[in-house]
Amino acid sequence: MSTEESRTDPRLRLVHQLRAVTVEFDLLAAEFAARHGLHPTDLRALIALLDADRAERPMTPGRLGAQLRLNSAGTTTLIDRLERLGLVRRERDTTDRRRVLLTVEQRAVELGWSFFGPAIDTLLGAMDAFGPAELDTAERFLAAMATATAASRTDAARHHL
Amino acid sequence: MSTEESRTDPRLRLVHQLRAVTVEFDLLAAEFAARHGLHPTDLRALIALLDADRAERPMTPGRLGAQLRLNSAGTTTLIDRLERLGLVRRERDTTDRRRVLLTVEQRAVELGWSFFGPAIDTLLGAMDAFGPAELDTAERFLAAMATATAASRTDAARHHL
DNA sequence: GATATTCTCTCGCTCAGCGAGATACTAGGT
DNA sequence: ACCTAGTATCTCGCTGAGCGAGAGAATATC
Repeated sequence: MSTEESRTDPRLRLVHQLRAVTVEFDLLAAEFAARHGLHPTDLRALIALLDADRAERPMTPGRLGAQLRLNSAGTTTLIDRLERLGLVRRERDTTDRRRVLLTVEQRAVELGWSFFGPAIDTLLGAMDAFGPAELDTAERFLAAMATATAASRTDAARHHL
Repeated sequence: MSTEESRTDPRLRLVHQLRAVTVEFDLLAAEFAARHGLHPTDLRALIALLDADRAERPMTPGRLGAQLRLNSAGTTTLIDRLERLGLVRRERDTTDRRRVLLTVEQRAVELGWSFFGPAIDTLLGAMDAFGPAELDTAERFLAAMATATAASRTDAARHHL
C-alpha cells in the first residue's frame, strides 16, 4: 500500500489513490464474504444477481457465468451453492425451456443490504465534507477513470491476441 | 454494472461510480493474471512484493501471508509457485535465521511494468481533461473514500465480534 | 539451560473451477 | 414433417489453491 510516496507527480499520486480505494473495497468484500461463509465468487455473484434484480433484467446461469468469467461447469456449482444457501432459486423459463431463470430470495436482498447499507452510509457521510461542485468533479473524474480502465483492458486484450 | 440508474441522489451515483472503477480494476487484473498464467492471488502477491521492494522494506513469507490473508500453509505454496515462475527468490535471513527473505527477480519487475505501465499511461492520458484544481479535488475525494471504507471495514469487524 | 514464542514448512484434506462431453430444447433449411 | 446446426444447462472426473494441525528450527525470556 505504501501511503508514503508523496513527493511525486500529482497525477501518479491519483493513480495510487485509485488503487488504494479498490484495495479497500476488495478487503471489505472479502471480509464480509468470509464472515458469512461465502466465497469471494459467491459475493460477486450475489452482487450481479441483485443488480439484475433491481434492473428487472432476467438472470440466467449463462449470463451470470459470463459476467463472472466462469465456465458452465463452474457456474452450475456456483448456483448449486447459492441455492443451498437459500439465496437464489432456479426456475425453468416457460418460453425457452432450455433456459433456467434465477430469482433472488428475500434472504439475498437482506444479505445484500447488510453488506452495502453500512458501507454506503459511511461513504455518504464522508461526502458531506465536499460541496456540490466538488462532488460533480469527483463524479466526472471517476467516470473518466472507469472508461479509461475499460479501454486499457480491451486494448490489452486486442494487443495480446 | 447497470450504468443506467441516473436520476438518483448524486451522492449515490458517486458510490456507484466508485464501485464501477473497482470492478474495472479487478477485471483488468484478472485478465492480466490469466494471460500470464498467474492466479489472482499470485498477482496480488506480486504487487505486494514490488511495493515492498520499491519501499526497500524487506519482505518475508509471514508479512506476505498476513497482507494477503493466507495462512502459513497457503503462503508457502504461493511462494513455491512464484519461485517456480522465477519471480522471487528465497534467502535465509542471516540475523534471524528462522526468517526467509523474499527478493524479487528482475523478471518480476518487468512483469509488473508490463501490467501497470500501459494502464497507468491510459489513466494519465484521461487525466489531461482535468485541471489542477479538479485533480486536487479528486485526490482529496479519493483519500476520503479510502479512509471511509477502511473505517467501515474495521467498524464491521468490531461489530460482528 | 529449560521453557515459551516466533517463523516457516510438511502432510493430508476439502472444495472451487476447468475440460470434455452428455442432454434437452430451439431454429433454419429443405 | 424431418434433419441438422446451434444454444443452454448440467454431469463427471480431475487439478490444484488454500485450510487445519502440527513438526522443526531458531530466538527470546526466565
